[in-house]
Amino acid sequence: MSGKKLKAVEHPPVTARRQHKADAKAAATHPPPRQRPLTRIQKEKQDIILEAALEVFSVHGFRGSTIDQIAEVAGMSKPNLLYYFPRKEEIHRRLIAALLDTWLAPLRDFDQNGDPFTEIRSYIRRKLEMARDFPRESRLFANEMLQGAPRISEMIEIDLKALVDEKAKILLTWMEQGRLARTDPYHLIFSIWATTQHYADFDVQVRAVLGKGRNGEGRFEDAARYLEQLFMHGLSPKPRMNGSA
Amino acid sequence: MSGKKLKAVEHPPVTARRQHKADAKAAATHPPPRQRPLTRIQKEKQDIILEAALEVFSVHGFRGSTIDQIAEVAGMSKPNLLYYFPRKEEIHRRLIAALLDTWLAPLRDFDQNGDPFTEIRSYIRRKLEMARDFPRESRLFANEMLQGAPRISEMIEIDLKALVDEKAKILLTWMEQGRLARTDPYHLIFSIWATTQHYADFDVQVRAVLGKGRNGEGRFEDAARYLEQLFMHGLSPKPRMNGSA
DNA sequence: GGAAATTTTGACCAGTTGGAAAAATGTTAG
DNA sequence: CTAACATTTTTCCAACTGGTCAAAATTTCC
Repeated sequence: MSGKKLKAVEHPPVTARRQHKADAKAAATHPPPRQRPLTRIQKEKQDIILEAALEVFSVHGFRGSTIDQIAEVAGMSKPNLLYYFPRKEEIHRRLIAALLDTWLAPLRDFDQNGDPFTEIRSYIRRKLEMARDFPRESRLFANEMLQGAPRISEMIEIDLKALVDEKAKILLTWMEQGRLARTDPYHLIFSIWATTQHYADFDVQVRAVLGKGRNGEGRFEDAARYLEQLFMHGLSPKPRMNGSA
Repeated sequence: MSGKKLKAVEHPPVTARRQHKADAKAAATHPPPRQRPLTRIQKEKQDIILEAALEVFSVHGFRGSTIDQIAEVAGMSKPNLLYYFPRKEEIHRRLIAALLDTWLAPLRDFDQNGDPFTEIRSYIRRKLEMARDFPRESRLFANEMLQGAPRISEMIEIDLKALVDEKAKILLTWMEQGRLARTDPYHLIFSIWATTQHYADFDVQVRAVLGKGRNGEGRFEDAARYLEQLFMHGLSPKPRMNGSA
């Protein structure tokens, strides 16, 4: 039953093709993107706006957020905000760009020459700290992923993939050397991402389930302890003899 | 620097207080929610709408989705859709309600009398299957969480918490019996949720990173194998003597 | 201090969005 | 067949949204 065809959702769904009459002139009434090296005041205001935008975008996603909301959180009028960032997308783009850089830093630091378990442990720890200290960034990222990463598909298909490939190779080497349990390095990385970011992205759920008791900093301490145990034991190379060919 | 106060985002952010002139009459022109036992045709149409709404809401979240989008996906006009669900929120509420029920079923089945490892393994497997077979539901849920679960806070603070408390107790018992590694049962459950749902919520990322190679069904097979290894080894009760007090 | 440049504001616009009303078109039981 | 009911379409609206623009307020630099 229900023979009606259900069309799939597309991405630039309703808005976006409304190009208005902007950009043709670009920088007539908007001096910020000028040749000048960007005043200190401009930098400050932009930071305030980006802060506010992070607050809003991370909760409602791109489409669900409005310039008015961001302007209100930033404590300025909408036209004023638009003076610094002529379009909504630009704000989002800036946030995402800055995010990706910081977000992957811990993985970049993953060191070939280190001890496998030390490296993995400190990676988990750093990711968990990021979830604790930058939950909004984590949610912004999650929001983007949930939506199919329309604005950063290139970034993840190329840069991210390359980085993960590189690190997966390191893990593989360690496994071959018997210093790490033989397993799928990609899924290993996924599981670290998932478990750590969970504490930022599903924060409400975690809080609700843990109740009012263990919820302050302790929450993250416990998580760190648990994850460490899980991964250290789960990945230790068993001296069993059933792996090699 | 930047002494401007940054207001926090509230939830019924901009819209929502626009109550129009609805609800006062309720069911003057909208017969569906009548006393009649709901025709088969009505049921069908509602299902089509809910299907379409799931498609849209799961990607763009509540605020980011529009009735027009849903109507288009459902293959009907907006007023026609509104004939079946007088308001947007109602559609969402219905989806969420149905979701929560199915979503927690695997955890409910967690059996006190089973073998710890069998239970955990099959729980992981079922959750992973759900991520594979119902990714939209997973994303709908994730979207709701990211937004701070404004529409289901009660549900998770009461029902979900109670359920998890109950299962955590079971895990604790097993740990005390030495049948499972002594660890934090709550974070154990979180980590299973996180790792399995990751494959639905961050699907684009997973696909991008894995590349075109291992991506069909194999993706989930590999994930299952990896997670099984991780959790089975990570949670096995080491015969080491360093845990007790 | 004052002209030039920068920043902010207020009024305004066109397109979108959630929803209302009512007319028009089926459907169905008698 | 037709009255009563169910469904769909057309038209319309007010609030919201992203964005413009010119004038006003402020800051900067000589």
